[in-house]
Amino acid sequence: MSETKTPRRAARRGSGGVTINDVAKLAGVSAITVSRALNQPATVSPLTLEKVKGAVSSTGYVPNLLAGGLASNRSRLVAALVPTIVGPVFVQTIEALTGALAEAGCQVLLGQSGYADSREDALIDAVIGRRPEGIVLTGTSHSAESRRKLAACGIPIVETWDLSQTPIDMLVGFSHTEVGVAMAKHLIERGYKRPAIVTADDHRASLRRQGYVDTLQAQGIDAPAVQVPAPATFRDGRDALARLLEQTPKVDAVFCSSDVLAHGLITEAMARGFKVPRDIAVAGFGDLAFAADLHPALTTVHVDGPTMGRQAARFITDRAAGRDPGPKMRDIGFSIVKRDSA
Amino acid sequence: MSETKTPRRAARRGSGGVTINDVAKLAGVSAITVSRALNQPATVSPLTLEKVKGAVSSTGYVPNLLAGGLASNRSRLVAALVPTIVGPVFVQTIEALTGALAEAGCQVLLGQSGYADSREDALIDAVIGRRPEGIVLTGTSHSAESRRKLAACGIPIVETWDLSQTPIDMLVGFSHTEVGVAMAKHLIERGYKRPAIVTADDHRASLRRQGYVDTLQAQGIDAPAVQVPAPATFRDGRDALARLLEQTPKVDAVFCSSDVLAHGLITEAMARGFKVPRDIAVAGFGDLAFAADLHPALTTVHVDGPTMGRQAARFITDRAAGRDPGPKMRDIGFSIVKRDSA
DNA sequence: GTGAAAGCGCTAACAC
DNA sequence: GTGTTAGCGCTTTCAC
Repeated sequence: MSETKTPRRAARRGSGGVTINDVAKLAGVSAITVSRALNQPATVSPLTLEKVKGAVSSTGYVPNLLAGGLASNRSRLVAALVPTIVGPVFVQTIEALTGALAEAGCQVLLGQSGYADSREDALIDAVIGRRPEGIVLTGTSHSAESRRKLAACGIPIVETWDLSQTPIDMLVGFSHTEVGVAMAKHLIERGYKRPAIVTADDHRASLRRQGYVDTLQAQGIDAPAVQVPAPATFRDGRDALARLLEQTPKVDAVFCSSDVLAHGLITEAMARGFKVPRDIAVAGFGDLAFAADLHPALTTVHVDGPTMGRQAARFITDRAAGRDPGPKMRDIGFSIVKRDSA
Repeated sequence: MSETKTPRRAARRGSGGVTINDVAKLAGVSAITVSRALNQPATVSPLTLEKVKGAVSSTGYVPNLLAGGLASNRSRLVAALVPTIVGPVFVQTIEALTGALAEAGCQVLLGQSGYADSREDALIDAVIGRRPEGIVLTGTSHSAESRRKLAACGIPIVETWDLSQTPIDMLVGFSHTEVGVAMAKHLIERGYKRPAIVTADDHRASLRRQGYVDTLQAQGIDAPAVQVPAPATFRDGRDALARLLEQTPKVDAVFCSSDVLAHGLITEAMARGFKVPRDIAVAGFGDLAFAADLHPALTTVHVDGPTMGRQAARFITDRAAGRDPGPKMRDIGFSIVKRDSA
């Protein structure tokens, strides 16, 4: 009523929250000084620093990282794409990655790609849109479209959990084929005559199966193989043994593509009155927390997930800092953990 | 050399990537038209739409969500804070949340707070800085500082997995105390005389223990209780039974604060030659995927994680759209799944 | 050590 | 249906 021609756009936009200008005004300094006090405290005088800190805490100011990221071209975000967070396999890698990046002031944006390529494609756009400072991928098998986009976007990429002749950018992993080979040799050494294999139908599990089957083939053994849909569950393990025994009753050892699967298999074996490993030996993959404590303790393949996470973080922080990261590819290997079940 | 006083700041900033202006130029339209073609395709003419699409795909343009979020005050990001991604307990909630929000065009930023309040505090600032459109918390127990910040930041907050007399904002969960009460009643009904309890030392597990112990107390039963550090592992379950039997050899039933714990307990019991449930009954909590397939099948408490995730998403999208979300609190209850182990 | 000006890439508001 | 203008909140650049 009493207002006279207030500019119509006075209250047009803005989040309504506290901004760096509010803090600056209260502290009696300029916005840029507040920015410096927060990001490079060493470059402002102690007195100024104190005034700014006071203003920050009394206003409850929390810097807008969207604005900061836009202006500085540093989003402080690293994206990690995993097939699924349900499985306990990748979580150690993610945890280590998250921890290492937190020290560098970065947060991890976790994306679930599912085991289907199509979903990964959609995710990748959403992820690139956030302008992360790095993208960590699980596996080296991606659609051509994904590879093209990732290579073109200029963001440091780290593939993990596998090796590749043609990495997109950087890589830390190990050879799944060699895992299969090593387990086949182990079981032969132990004297098993009719080893089989149960795998989830994902790419890396298939590589392990191939190494396993080929190695046995070379010894004249034709290993029966059963597949279950990824992600493989405990139930799948129980069912898989049932199917396996139907088609090949005399199996004396089974290499499973995950510890969970192996656990299901053991449970089914025991439910049928078998003794493990006397009647049937079982080996897993992953060396999850429970593997050592199963009864019998599970023979499995140990993979150092945290090291992959830390190396991925290193690759990215080195690149961001302009440091020479050294070799862009790292094979961290694996080890067979010989316990009671095989 | 031949340059004459080129403005020194010519190549000053910028990501060097494709921007909306590059696309606009190529398509022969203005930037805002490109923006509309991408965000509200219905508002531009079919011809324009096609030109823009062509320019987008030929340049490989991916919109910068940092810039878009800053300008529109819509980050298209929702933060979810869980104690840990290691445990399989919350993942279904997160998956459902992620799925429901993806439909609304939002991504989920997952934060691991750990079971310690201090870590949650630090995370909260980092999260608020991204200006998410909602924050989903696990549990209702937060430090005073966290509560203050969350309440003050103006972002819709959803607490999950518990009830509260004093929610910060919105809430979807169930009563852990009632879970303890219900399980105590169930075991009494089944005729168990010396029920015990093994819990992780986190807040919600303690509530369940309290309901359980109090209910038994009222029946004149003094239930032995063993605690293990959170997050409880399979190994903890095995050890817990050992400790329990040391202090109270005659226990005939154990309620565990998680299925994983229960599984460890059963394994230890079997390793000691006990029959479950004949010699000792075991009940879990969570109804994880493997619970039904254990041998014996695990009696446990079923909680609808996905529904909590979907409800949390609804709360947030309703609020964002300015819709009336109805009641701000929702108790989704739980159910005891009676199987073989108890 | 501090500040003024400019602009990151996008979209809200308004005009045509 | 499309364009112009003016910011969103921050940091870079340059000047003092």
